[in-house]
Order: sequence, then structure tokens, then C-alpha cells
Amino acid sequence: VDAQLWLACAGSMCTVPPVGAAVYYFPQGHAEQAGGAVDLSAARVPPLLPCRVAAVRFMADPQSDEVYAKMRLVPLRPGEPVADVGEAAAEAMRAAAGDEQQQAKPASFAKTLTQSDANNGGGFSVPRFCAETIFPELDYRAEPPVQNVFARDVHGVEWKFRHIYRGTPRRHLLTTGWSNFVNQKKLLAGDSIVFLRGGDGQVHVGLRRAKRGYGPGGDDGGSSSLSGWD
Amino acid sequence: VDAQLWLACAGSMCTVPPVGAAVYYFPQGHAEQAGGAVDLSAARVPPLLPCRVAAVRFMADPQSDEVYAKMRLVPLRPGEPVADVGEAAAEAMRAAAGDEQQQAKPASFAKTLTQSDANNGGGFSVPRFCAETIFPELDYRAEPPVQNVFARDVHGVEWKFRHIYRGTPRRHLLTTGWSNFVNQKKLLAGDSIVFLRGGDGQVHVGLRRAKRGYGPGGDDGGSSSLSGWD
DNA sequence: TTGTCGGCCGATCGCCGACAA
DNA sequence: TTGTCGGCGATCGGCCGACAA
Repeated sequence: VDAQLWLACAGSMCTVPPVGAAVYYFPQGHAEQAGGAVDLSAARVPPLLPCRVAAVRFMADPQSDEVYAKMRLVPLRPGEPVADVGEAAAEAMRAAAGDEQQQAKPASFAKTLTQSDANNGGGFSVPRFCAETIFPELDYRAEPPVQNVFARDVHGVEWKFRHIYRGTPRRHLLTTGWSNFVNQKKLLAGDSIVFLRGGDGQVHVGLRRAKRGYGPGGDDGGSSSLSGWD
Repeated sequence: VDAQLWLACAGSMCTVPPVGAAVYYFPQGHAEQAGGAVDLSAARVPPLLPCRVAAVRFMADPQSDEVYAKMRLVPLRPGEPVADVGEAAAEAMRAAAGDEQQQAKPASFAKTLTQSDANNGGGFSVPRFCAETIFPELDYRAEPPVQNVFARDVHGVEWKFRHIYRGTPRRHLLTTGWSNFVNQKKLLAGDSIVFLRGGDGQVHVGLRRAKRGYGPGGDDGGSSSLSGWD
């Protein structure tokens, strides 16, 4: 999965430690998130375990497009003082910050889908900022100004949208191609869509699904993955 | 799964030995059907193994509705002469035949779907025999004669069909409800449908899917089960 | 600036009898 | 008896500008 699109989908509230950073692993918290079916009372498991990040893989669920990360943690040697952990992490963070500045952070835009976006007439209201900074530049001399926008999702699949600037007052809309996208991705009002302009000008599209209401809605397509985003 | 519907779906070319019957188990044939990934050359496996049927379970694939049976086989004692096997089987068959006569064999009807049944206009041409012996009796005094037919599939799900007798010349048709059934079950021309009239007059409906052509058509919904019916 | 609504037009669905095999 | 076809009416999808928040 493209790292920049992955980060945009995860959102700014989510940070991933870089490889080599030192972190704390909380076995009990992991067990609780995994469903609570694990009983750690028998085994003597420490409440927290200093680890080093050995590897990070950016992943996306094939069904739901939801992004997540797999990371391999190696426990630090018992003799090593815990004070080193915080120091190593801070150093790693500084290194990561340097990386971010190096590879210019791409422009991205996220919008929560309204009822009209998800249900009515099969169109999508494009906020002006998104249309002007993410999408390719429109030729406003045409009447009406129209173009096709091609965007790749996290799986590399390309989607085609008709982007038109019309109405009174004028506004940007996605029409043809949008309802197909909504149906294929099973999007509902409240879900978010992420548009990102890659370094080469290529448009990417990602999803951020809403935490669906409670109720035992045992729907078929639902992913079984844990949704830990906030 | 209802045993009578199961038998109707499996077809008359397929027989299932009753519990207690003695049968031969062919390990090599089993391995070949399972995909050939099993290597029996290392272990010393006999070509055939006399067994007794310990249990039989009538099953249906939740995705494809295709029926199959799970049976537990217990190897006969080594000392037991093989001649007994045939004798025991014959006796069991006689017992089974007696059972069949006892519980009157229900009326059932199978039809292979034509192009018109599967594609055009969403209707199904009901052969007269099926309409007169399987479906509830129609009131021919009405103009046109119409009724709703409710049929349960192998999973116990009830489907509703509009059954009408119309046209010149007159013929039986399923209209409203049929295309929904075709879409939900992903039926194509060449697949077969089985209608069965239960002892209580309730109509049941089952499927028998065609052995789809070759080609690496890696379609999504396809069941991975082996199709060994003929 | 942009979310929602009603209008409206075209595509599709699906019920129909006319044939013919 | 029943498979296929063309017709056609109802429904639906989806593009549109008019509003108003």
C-alpha cells in the first residue's frame, strides 16, 4: 500500500513508530482488543514490555479498504536499563521528523459523506478546496467546465469520476462514476472519503469508515477487523 | 437439511448407503478427488478398505446450495471375512427399500433452466406436469388464474413466486419473484431447479448447478466444493 | 459555499401475447 | 406443450438547477 495514502487514510490522530524506535508493548491491552478470549492470568505476563520495532508493514483490508499496520516487536534485553527506551524513541522520532520534511507531505483532503453524497441521485458535492488543490486543474473556459478524474484506491484499482462545475451558484460535483464507487465500496452516510494528490499529480482515493452503530447487525460483507481509529 | 429435498437435489443417479451398511473405502480415489495433493506412496495404504457406515449427515453448501453428504466409516475387523461385506450391504439395502416404501416418496420435478428462464424478462416457463402435481391447485375459474407459490429452499428460507396461467396458448409461468430468486442464487442457463411437494403440501425448492465450463474464470462467489454429481 | 429537494429524462426491468418448434 | 422474441408500460437511476442554511 502506498505509504502516503495510508497515512492520509489513518488520519493525523494516528502515529506509527519508525523502525528502530523503542516502545512499550502492553500484552493485556492487546488481549482485550483481540476480543478478551485470552486468559493471561495463568502465565506470568508483565503488564508492559520494553520492545524495539523491528519491522512495520502498511496494510489494507481487501474487503473494507480499512488500513492497519503490522509491526514486529523484539523485546529488549533484560539487563538493558529502561531509561534507554525513552531516549532511543526520542531520537528515532527526530529522525522520522527529518524524513517527513525531506519527502514533501502531499496535499490530501478528507470529507465525511452526507446523506446526499451517499443516497440521493448518485452525486458527490466536492468542496472547493478539494477541487482546486487535489484534482487536476479544470478548464473554466468550457461551458460547463467538465473533466474526468481518475483515482487509484489503496489496492491500486483505478476509478473514473466525471467532475463538473455547474449550477447556480456554481459548485463542483462528481456525477457519473460516483454511485458505482459508493455501491462497490458499500459506503454509507457518515463514512469518510480521502482524496490525495501524489507527487506525480496522480490522484489517489482512500476510505475511513464510520464506527457503525451498535445493534447485532450481522451483515454479510462486514469486515471482522478491529477498528481502532479515532 | 430436509432428507427428501436433499435426495431430489442429488438426483436419482446418486445413492447414499444407509447407516450400518458395509462398503468399500478407496483411499486413492478419495485423495485424487481431494486435489491430488496427498502422497500415499510413503505410507502403506491398501487400495480398498472394507468399512461399515457409522453415520450419515445430509449437508448443503451455504453459498451455492449444492448438496453433499458427510459419512463416518469404521474399518471392519481384520479377521472378519470380506464375504460378509456384500451380504451385510444387501441386507441393508433391503431394509432401506422397506423404509422408502414406508414413507411415501414425495412428488418432485427438475428442470434445466433455458436462456429465457435465466435471462429474458425475468420469467420462468413452468412445465405443465410441475404446475399440476407440485404446485398448489390453481383456481381456473379466475381470469386469469393466478396464485402465489411459497417454497422453502434447503436452508429453510421461504421464497415467494407469482404463478399465473395465461397466454395463447395457455401456459404456466412464474413471474414476480422469479428474477429475484435467479439473482440471489446466481443461477445461469444450464443450471437446474428442483420443485418438491412435501407430505404436508408445502412446496420445497432446490438447485442443481451445471458443471460450469472450463477457463480460469476465477469468479468470486464460486464455491470451492467438489462437484461429483452426475 | 454546499446540503437537500423536486423535476425530468432516459435506461432498465419485467409482464404480456404472438409466434414457431 | 413450451422456448424465444418484440412490444410496451412502470419503475428506477441519475443529472439538473432552485433554493436555503
